[in-house]
Amino acid sequence: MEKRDDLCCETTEVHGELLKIVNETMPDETELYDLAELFKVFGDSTRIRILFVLFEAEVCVCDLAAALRMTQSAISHQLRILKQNKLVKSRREGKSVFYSLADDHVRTIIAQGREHIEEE
Amino acid sequence: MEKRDDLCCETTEVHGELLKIVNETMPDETELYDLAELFKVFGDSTRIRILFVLFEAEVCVCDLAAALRMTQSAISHQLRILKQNKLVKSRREGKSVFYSLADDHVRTIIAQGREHIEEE
DNA sequence: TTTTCATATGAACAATTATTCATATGTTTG
DNA sequence: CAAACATATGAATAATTGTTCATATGAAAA
Repeated sequence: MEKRDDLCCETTEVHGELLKIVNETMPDETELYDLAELFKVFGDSTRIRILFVLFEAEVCVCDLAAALRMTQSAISHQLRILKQNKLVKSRREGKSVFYSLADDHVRTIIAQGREHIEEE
Repeated sequence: MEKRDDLCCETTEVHGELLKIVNETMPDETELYDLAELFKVFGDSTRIRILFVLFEAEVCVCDLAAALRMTQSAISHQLRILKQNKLVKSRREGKSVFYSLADDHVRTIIAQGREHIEEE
């Protein structure tokens, strides 16, 4: 059984190629960071609930707050995060600001997430 | 312009139906929580990097640690989280434990995430 | 212009979390 | 059995984050 010096434990086949795989297929630092940031946005049940509302309708901030029974401030803070990450877009109409889904990746990602947790 | 008493601000059409929408299409508390928990798992670049390695090969803990240049402990802690959330499964072979992807939702979710951030 | 309504935002606090360190568990080898 | 190796885990720490409270901005109405 031959010795490897680049990796620590002794396995059966992958090893030498592992670093190559990692270097060739791993996205760069920036993309990894952005990916994690994106998923963090989905990782809060308040934001998820906001998204479920926006799946059905374009709504203004205070309607969201009322529907989800949370303060306007809390909703507004979360909408800012959703918007910064382009999950949501906004449109001003008089005093109100209406929010809606920015694109359909959001639906797909959440749908896949639901499939995953229901597959148990 | 008629007055509403269930919601705070005055808009154009959705309002009265909003609460109905919310009640009918919103997943229950438990599912919302589980969904958020699932996405939290994707919301860390160390775990994302682990997943990218597992996209390509089944690997043991210390190979992962070496490839990602992190301590065995840090990797092990993260693998536990990935496993608890069924993103990853493990198999013992002698002293080593090999980890691999649990199912394909993981690929889909990450692929959609990449599409989203690259669409900018 | 002053008031009122809708939204945004900074600061503070509590809660969560990723990593490190030390150590425990489990497996093989001598 | 003891020693060595691979992995897991509890405690501690530093960093991040969601909500609240107070207040600011922006738009319409009086």
